[in-house]
Amino acid sequence: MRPLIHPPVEAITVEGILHALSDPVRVQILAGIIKAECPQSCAKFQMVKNRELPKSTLSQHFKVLREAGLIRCERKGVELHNSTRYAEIRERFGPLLTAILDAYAAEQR
Amino acid sequence: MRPLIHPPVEAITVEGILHALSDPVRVQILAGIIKAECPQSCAKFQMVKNRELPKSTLSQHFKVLREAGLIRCERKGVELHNSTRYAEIRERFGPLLTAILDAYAAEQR
DNA sequence: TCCGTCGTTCGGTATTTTGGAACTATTGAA
DNA sequence: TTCAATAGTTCCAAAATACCGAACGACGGA
Repeated sequence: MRPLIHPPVEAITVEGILHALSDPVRVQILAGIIKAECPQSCAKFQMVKNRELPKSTLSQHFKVLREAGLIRCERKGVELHNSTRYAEIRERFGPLLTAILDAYAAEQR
Repeated sequence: MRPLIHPPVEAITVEGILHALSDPVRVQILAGIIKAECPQSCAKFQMVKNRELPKSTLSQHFKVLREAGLIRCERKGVELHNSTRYAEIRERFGPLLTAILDAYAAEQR
């Protein structure tokens, strides 16, 4: 199993972020990770929008989020611990991520 | 030729906006339309990033922007006049669009 | 009416996404 | 030390999406 790829902050792109967050499943995953106060396993998000996601699809979604620089993943025993890179992204891109998440949240209602 | 589709503001989605703007060509087109003080024809954007875009591709990009609710297109004689829906979107989604465009602009440097 | 221009649509190819099945890494228990 | 269970990844084929050349449609001007 090849090691997980995390881009350095300087390599994170707006294009990558927008692409990653143009999928509602990934938005929901990211929002869940941000809301939680401790790192979350992937399996926590198998059920999204009343639908069971196949494991391979879920794994792909995490890969996209990871390679866009939105989350950080560390092996902890048998599972992965996913945490947000919110702070780094805010430092580099200002209010971008906040605006996106707020807009999605506002849309829900 | 079927009529051009413009979603009503209420039908505009964050997902659609992010998808449309996750392509740098479309971002450049939108930025150009916003910057100009009068409506722009599609042909104005045939040259993007030192590259000649095929007409059919350009047309697709405009369609995506239009159906995401980001621009409005009106026939004016033989050409289309494209203008931004910035104001409507800000009304509905707050700083989202501004944050995206700013982030792209900041990334350029 | 004919021509030139601007843009759309069609259809084939290329790229991306999806998801089932097989696989890997790690833990805990026998 | 082996075995089974769990969490994720990888492989690969099928479905969906993007790309772009060529044909087409709509309009204005000569």
